[in-house]
Amino acid sequence: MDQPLPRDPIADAQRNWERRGWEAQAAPMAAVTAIMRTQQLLMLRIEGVLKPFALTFSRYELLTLLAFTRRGELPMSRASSLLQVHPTSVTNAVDRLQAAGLVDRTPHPVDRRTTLIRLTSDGRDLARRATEALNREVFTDTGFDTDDVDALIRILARFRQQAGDFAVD
Amino acid sequence: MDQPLPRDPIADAQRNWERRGWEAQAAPMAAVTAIMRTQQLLMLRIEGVLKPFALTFSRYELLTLLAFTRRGELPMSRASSLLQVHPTSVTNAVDRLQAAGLVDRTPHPVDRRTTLIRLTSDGRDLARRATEALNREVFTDTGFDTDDVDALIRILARFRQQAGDFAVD
DNA sequence: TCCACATGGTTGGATGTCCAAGTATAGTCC
DNA sequence: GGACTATACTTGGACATCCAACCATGTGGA
Repeated sequence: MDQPLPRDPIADAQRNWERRGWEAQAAPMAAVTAIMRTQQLLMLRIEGVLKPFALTFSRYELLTLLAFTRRGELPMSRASSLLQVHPTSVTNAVDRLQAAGLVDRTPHPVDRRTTLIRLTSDGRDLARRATEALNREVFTDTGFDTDDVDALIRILARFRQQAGDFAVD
Repeated sequence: MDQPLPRDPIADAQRNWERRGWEAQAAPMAAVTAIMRTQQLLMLRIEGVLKPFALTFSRYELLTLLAFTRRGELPMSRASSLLQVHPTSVTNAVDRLQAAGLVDRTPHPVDRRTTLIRLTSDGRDLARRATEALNREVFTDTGFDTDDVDALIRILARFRQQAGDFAVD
């Protein structure tokens, strides 16, 4: 699975699409497929760096989100909408982080429906160390040059906004 | 989970990164996070279109790969390397496609280790109809304009190649 | 005040992905 | 020819994601 192929399989697919008469859709299809594959490659790289910390990317994201809040706590529903994942994914992540002693569940002071996720000191410490590792081992050299990074941020922000991720900035 | 947020959470994260002293890593982090989120959005859109066909994207990819081969058949290992997924993922997909009558498993004529996946006529028909739906409902208007598509293809191809996905073209 | 509807979170189920390990078959080299 | 190594596929396990359904709590209007 990790031997390099002799040719770019996505470029091949694009040519196949064109040959079948989907000229107009071939390039968008290739771009979409490339995003899928790039995401997979980045995820593997990131999870490799996080493995020594016994964290997955989704748990890391939650931990870091908490670390960026003023009090180190957040309602589950708020975490769900900020991370843009299903509430059940948050439940799952919190279960595991809590088992590892990295977060607590606390009742909300006034709304009894709500559960607050609260960073423990171990959690805060691990978030800091994992972030240092990711910055050092992934984000310092992603493989995209400066212009690429700018282009990606711009293009993908517009796409996400148009897809309804967030309102006009 | 699907209400638009008032602001771009990735841009916020980028600002947080900068404020914590990771100026050089903030933009690459944002680009990587944006790729992750974009992949998720595209996947949801695609799976929505494939749902009426009782297909997932990974099964669709396998079906389409077979449809593009001369004889409509391929060793499992070859599918694994072309789709760039783990062999167990191919086993999983083939199990389900076979249960749905869309592919068969055939022994390889000379190498008895190898299993060939072979498209059935139902499988070929479904692949065609699913591709038409995706082209019509997703790839005709992805939300990326022509320049964006070109930029994505170029930037991501370079990244994938550098990551060892395929040899120099 | 009370009922209908909205919101917050969990449980159970289906899928996909990866890794580790195990079995079977091929190929290589002495 | 026989042992060693490589390749092909499967099984079992750990995770993450989504959806549907369910229970508890809040809110708002008649």
